[in-house]
Amino acid sequence: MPYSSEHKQKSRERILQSAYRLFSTKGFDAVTVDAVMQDCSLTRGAFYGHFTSKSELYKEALTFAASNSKLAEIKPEGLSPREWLSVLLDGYLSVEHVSGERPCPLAFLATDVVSRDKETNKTYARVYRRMNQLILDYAGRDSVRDEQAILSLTSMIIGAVAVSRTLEDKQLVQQILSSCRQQTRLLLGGI
Amino acid sequence: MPYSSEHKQKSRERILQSAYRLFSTKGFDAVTVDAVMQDCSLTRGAFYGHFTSKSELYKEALTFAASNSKLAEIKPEGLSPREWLSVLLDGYLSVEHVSGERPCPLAFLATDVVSRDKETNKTYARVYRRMNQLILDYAGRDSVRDEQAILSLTSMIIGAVAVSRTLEDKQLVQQILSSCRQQTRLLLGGI
DNA sequence: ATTTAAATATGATCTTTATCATATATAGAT
DNA sequence: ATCTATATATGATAAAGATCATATTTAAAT
Repeated sequence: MPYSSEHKQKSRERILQSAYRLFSTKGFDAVTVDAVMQDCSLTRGAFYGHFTSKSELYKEALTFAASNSKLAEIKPEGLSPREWLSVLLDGYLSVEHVSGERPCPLAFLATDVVSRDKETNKTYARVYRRMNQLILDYAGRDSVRDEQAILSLTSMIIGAVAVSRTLEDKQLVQQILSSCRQQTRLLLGGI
Repeated sequence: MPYSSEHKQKSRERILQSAYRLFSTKGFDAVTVDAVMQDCSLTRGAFYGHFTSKSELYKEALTFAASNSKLAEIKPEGLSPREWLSVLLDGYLSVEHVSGERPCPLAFLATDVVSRDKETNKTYARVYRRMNQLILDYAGRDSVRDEQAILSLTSMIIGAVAVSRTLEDKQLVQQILSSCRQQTRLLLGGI
């Protein structure tokens, strides 16, 4: 067997990483297979050894991003779930997140996802539900009532990030994020 | 002069109408010039008599949608600004809006807009600011504090509509919208 | 009725890009 | 060292779609 056994796996991850970064910045169509492969220093030929099509790549990149997002990555350390949730929300509602290279896929692919295939849609929905569940868990409640309240919270933070991403005015972005940080506290206070 | 004087103007509006409907449903790239023209029973040749390019069409459609949106269209009648705002928000956060053919461009083009040209970006930002201002006016306040609070409100409703659009699960969509309707009330209560 | 400029339609062209077919490089196993 | 399956690269194909060049239709003005 040629190449070390992890080689292909590593390539695959590099492709996914590049793909997500590019997709989330430019959207599906504006990103070519060539561009993705060049971004991770491979060539288009190799691509089809990893994925059967660009569409499949998109789905995989979405899933990949979800499991490697900031939200999923950082782990609580000596913090109560509530405190941890606080940290999490502030991170989500930060300039770094908004203008970073690995933004939340929920915020960045929303429009794009509508038009794509059922599979992609389902993936998106799965990621969305997971996010709500995660926050609900941290908030430490699970009544139907609280579950409902969380939905408006996630709408807010996803909306904030999505809109902020489009705006050039950095000051305005700061204001949006700051406003949402405050609001999330008020909202969680009622839960 | 051939054709009635309003003819071209009417064609132009038909094109914009079709364009917006299609763009907001499928995104920029998934919509071809041909498709837009067929949608309004014209042919691609005629297109370039109205717009210089597909990109220009996109910008114009965005502006067009903003000035013809539900939000801008309906006028208060015997209602106080506050009551009116209530009606407005409920309309925005309704299934009809989410699954309708003329959804808010802020929610539906967010991802798409990032990658497009500066002009489009500016148009989007203008529409966004106008929306915030409008709500602030109806809310009847204009302190910096309130202005900030509104930003989280609009984030929430835009996010809710954008996400809802992607979800197949109608019940979940209902819950999201309902949750946000409640939250907007709480939020406005504090203003 | 004719004329005519504006509006629309039709048939290329030309570029972009996904995907495929084929060739080459890689490094474990012998 | 050589062999070989796997991974990657290169060049080709083909389809889609934006834009253009040219033809045709329209209805106001004479």
